[in-house]
Amino acid sequence: MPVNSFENYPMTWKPDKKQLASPIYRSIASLLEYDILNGYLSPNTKLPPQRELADYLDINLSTVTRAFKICEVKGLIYAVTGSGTFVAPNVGNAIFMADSEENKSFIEMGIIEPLDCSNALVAETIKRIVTKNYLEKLLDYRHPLGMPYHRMAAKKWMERFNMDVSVENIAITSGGQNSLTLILMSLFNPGDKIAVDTYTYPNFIELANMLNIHLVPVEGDTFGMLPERLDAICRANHLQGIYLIPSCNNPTAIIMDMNRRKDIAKVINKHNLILMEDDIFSFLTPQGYLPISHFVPERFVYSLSISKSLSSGMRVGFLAYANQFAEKITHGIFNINIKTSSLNAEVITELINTGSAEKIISQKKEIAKERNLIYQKYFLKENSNENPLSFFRWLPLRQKYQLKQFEQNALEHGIHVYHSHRFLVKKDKSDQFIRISLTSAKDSDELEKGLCILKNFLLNIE
Amino acid sequence: MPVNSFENYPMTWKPDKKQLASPIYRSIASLLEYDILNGYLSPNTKLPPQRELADYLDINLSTVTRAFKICEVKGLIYAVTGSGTFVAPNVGNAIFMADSEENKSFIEMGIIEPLDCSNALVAETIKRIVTKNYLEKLLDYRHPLGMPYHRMAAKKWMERFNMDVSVENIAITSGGQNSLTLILMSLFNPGDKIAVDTYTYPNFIELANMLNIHLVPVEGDTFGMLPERLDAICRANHLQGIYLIPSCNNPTAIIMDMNRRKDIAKVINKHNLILMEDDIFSFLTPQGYLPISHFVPERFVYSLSISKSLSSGMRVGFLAYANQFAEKITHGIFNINIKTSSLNAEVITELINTGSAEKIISQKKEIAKERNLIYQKYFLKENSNENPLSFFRWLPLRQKYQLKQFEQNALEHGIHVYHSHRFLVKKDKSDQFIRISLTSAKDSDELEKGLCILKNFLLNIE
DNA sequence: CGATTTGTACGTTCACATTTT
DNA sequence: AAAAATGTGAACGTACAAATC
Repeated sequence: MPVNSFENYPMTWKPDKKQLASPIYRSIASLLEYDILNGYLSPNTKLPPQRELADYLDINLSTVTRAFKICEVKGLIYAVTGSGTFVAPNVGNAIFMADSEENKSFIEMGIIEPLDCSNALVAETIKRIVTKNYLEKLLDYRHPLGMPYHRMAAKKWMERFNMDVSVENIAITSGGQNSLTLILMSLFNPGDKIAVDTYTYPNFIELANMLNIHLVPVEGDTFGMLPERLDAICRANHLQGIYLIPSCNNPTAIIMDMNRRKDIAKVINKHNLILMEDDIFSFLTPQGYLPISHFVPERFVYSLSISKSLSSGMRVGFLAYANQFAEKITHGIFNINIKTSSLNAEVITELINTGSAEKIISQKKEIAKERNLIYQKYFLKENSNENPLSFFRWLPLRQKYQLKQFEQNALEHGIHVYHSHRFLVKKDKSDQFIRISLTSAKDSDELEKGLCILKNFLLNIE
Repeated sequence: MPVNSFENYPMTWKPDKKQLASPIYRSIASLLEYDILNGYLSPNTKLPPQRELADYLDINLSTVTRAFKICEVKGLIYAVTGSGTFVAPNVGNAIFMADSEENKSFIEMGIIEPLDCSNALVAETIKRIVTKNYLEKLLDYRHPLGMPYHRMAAKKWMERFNMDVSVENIAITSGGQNSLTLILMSLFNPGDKIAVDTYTYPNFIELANMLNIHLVPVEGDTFGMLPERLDAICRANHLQGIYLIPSCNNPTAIIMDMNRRKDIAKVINKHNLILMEDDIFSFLTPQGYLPISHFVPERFVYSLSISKSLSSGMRVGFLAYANQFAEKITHGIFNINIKTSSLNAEVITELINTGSAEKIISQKKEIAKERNLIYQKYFLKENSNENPLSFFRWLPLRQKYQLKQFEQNALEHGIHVYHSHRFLVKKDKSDQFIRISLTSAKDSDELEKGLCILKNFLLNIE
């Protein structure tokens, strides 16, 4: 029996009943979308409970649920059982480089640049390659997974980081981000669920959103993700996969130690998850760590990006995977890219085979060390498991702020930093931090200046 | 009231009732998946009607529908209203190059290779570039959409094909296939529907499948897709987009004439569709054609691949789009690729700016002309709207065959060709054809030999 | 800590569109 | 051309789980 006395109920959003046409749930969804996109509903507004709306519109509860689901998938709203449904805070937290910021008016400590000091060496290598007589062989579109010679180099480079895998299980991709796209598209379906650290790489979050793959945050301690929590969530949720950056989690900078790696691997095996191990920062990790993939040989996908370590501009990445995924990934490569240019793969191969690669990473580690020392002049490192050579640091805030407001405020003081909300799957009232990039300032002096501004800025507002 | 007398009903698939646990629909889906993947159900087997299965299992009809939906999304089965549900024929019709086929034992007339005669010119260009003093500038990861200079070259190249668009509405991608991925991921959501020609590019079909985007085939005549049919389907279906290759539809080789382009554009505007215009073969089209995008300036995405026209190995593509899509596409590029290597874009830019590009396409057109003449010695061209310089031809079969069987049979005779079923969204009893690639045989002699084998082969089996 | 609020998941009913007979 | 077979999509009712008070 409908109760038609809701005219006085304080509903934050009242769709126009007259505008409801069949299918009702779609009507509701588009009215809601319209009102959000046109600013009639501001971010974080709490929408009426689904039951109230259903009563008010004189329709069934699940019809409202469905309508809300559409908007949630589009990222317009988010819902929390028990508390309600809310208009999403301004969408798009992915971190990306503006198209033209040649002359920045601020010190960059947001984006993590790769210390492109190596470009001179890369340029030399390119010059050397074009003199080779097989140059034309690099220009056709055979070998979608990469030329055997390039895959051998990839194998060699992986071994350097204790990842042992056969050439048949390696593919060349167009960079780390491209590897992630490839993995998500090839091995997962819309609606699948993947476990991630509470704070994780925002571009992975956004990529998953685009593909309608749901991320489930799992709490961690100072060693990284907690195996018991992962296990509990798996028992309740039917997850398909897990994404980890164990060599230096972005943004927390935690290195996962061997014990934790083994414990996580056990849970992965127990629940048949697909492990996506992003080892982009392995070149900053001390010797002696084995990848988690090592312990789940039947169900791993291992991405070794070279954008941070060797060359960001070449857009080449290495991907290794368990046998069972070979066919799907081959297919995926073909559908997404056809292939990665062999010319680019050749450049990286040459770097690896001539030893230039080693030179580049030791240079970068040197600079990273220096910049971390500078950081410690201003702020304490709170967790001893953080990677000492990390390209970024993770600083707890003592108060709560709004993401945009905080970042904007910092920018007005001349520094660009990222607030921890960007790294959350669901924006909630978790502890707040900022991620401070150490590698994007032009030099040590600029970094020092930036950190100084930051320190004062925090003192003033706290 | 359940009728429990189905023990004798000839059901092709009987799931074990005892194995059904809650959620029922998931149980059914996984049992079905298991039986298909393990070969207990062979391709094209007709499954019991959903109603029968529901009765047999003593559950509701829609529970079965939902279970089947899961398997359909995964590509394991397909359903046709009125006729039933069937186990999908062996999945994966996308056309792709085996990883190592250096020494083929057959004549290649399946894959469409790009006539890589241009590679010498490209190699020269690369050698020239590495001597430039701005080489290092090409190695960083600024300019996700492409450096301004490269986007200018893209604009110039688009103008060459009568596509007029501002530099702000152009991005550099990692090739045509990558552009398609980008468009589908950035502008569409899982579950969206896109109109395509009855016979269309198989890699687009498979890409859409991966992203769970539904393709709706629209009939055409000798001029290409029929505007009335498109209009009718839009009125019944709520489509979000349309994908067309008007300069030389793959596989039918039809050029859409100006009248048809305008009529299709009207329908696109009427129903607010997003037009995806794939102009990969524009370099083979006579002067005087305007892209369909020209007539839908608010809702087009225009992909100009250079893989077939200039260089397949560089993996560079150009993408233009209406204002409203700029933000989403920028985001998409960042999520999928971060960017395309500027080195590669520079090579293509140099080709365009020095006039080498013109030289390459006139060379290719010359060869295409010659090979089409050879083709006409063996087979008639049936439709006068087919592109006379097409890299492939479309030959009607007089009888019906099974895709795999036909192709395998041809292969045993020493020729590789593709059967029309690969180009269908839903495999049905449409008219059958084969697509014959003219550009992949090593030279004219080999092509002639291949066509000769084909002619005899068809005579023998028909 | 237990009751209440609120969102989620699943199975059901029914009207309808398309294909086949 | 009408009837039967068959899949699809919308809306509904109920049980449950998580968050809050």
